[in-house]
Amino acid sequence: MMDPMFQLARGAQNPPEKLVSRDPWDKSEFKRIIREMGLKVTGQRLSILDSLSSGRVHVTAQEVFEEVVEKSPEIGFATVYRFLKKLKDSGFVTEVRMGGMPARYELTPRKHHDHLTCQKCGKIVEFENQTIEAIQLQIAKAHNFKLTGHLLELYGLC
Amino acid sequence: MMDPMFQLARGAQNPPEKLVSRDPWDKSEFKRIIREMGLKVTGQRLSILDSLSSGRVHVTAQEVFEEVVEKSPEIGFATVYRFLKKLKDSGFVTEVRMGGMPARYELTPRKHHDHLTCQKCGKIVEFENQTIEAIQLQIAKAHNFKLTGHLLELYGLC
DNA sequence: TTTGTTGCAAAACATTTGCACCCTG
DNA sequence: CAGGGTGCAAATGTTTTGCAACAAA
Repeated sequence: MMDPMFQLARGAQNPPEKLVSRDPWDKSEFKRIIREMGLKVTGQRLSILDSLSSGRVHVTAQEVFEEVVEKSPEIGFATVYRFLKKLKDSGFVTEVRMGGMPARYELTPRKHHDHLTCQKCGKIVEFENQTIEAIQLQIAKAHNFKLTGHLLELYGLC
Repeated sequence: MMDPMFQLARGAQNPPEKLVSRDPWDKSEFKRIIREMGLKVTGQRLSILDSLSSGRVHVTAQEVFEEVVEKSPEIGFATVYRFLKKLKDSGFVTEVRMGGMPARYELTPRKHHDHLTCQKCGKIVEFENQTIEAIQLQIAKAHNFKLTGHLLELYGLC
């Protein structure tokens, strides 16, 4: 049985500094992006990036896997999970979690935004609100925290 | 392989209407609370409520189980999970998720609040901000959603 | 007595990891 | 050719479920 406090600390450990990329999702830049992350360029990774940059915005690892597996049947989801995690650590991809569902990933948008989700149909609307962002900074400051990130999900019925 | 959209819809299905209780966490009210939920009163459920209303504020199902098992060794975690879910559905308990960690539960506070969490030490600070709440309503309205809930977690370093 | 509840064990899921082989740099 | 990357299968960790025994109303 694992010490829950340890779990908490481990899971919440800070992410490595984010790499900033100018236009990461132009197909021709895939290789550059992978190299920027200090990784080797492989067909699987290119396929994953390809899948991420086309189609649905918020996808699960399974969905990415299923899409990629059609073109290149020789791929396991371990690879998808592994690369997705690296993309997340590098800041190219953002992980969104809702309830206890599988994590969903989206290409990190240039413009930060949060999500409004319909509980019935699953529709996701992105929004952005500078006032909320500003207040968050104030709140963190008031409690002597250095704000590193946040998660704001609104749930409703459309 | 389950259809991800179905998963989404299923996991996000709307919670039953919340029951409002005046002072749910006074020990003498446990039985009333369970009956209010339309359930039978059992020793296990009383123990779980007992555990929830004392000690740490944000606990995992495992932690509740471990605490309860000491006093009444004859309990399985299935029971804890099952009852916790009913408490959540009835609104007596609120589920908080952080990253991919096990869900944490807290007695639904009379006063709504959100969380500011330290990524290093796991410290959780509760805060409340009416302005943010108000803006959320506006945002939902602007997108023609009926707001049913939200999740706001700030991450930082204390 | 009827229906809900329980413990147990097994299943279900999402995610991670060990390892032998393979490929990129 | 060295060190990372890969697929596969097995392990992990959390939560759910089937079921027969059991207890509350």
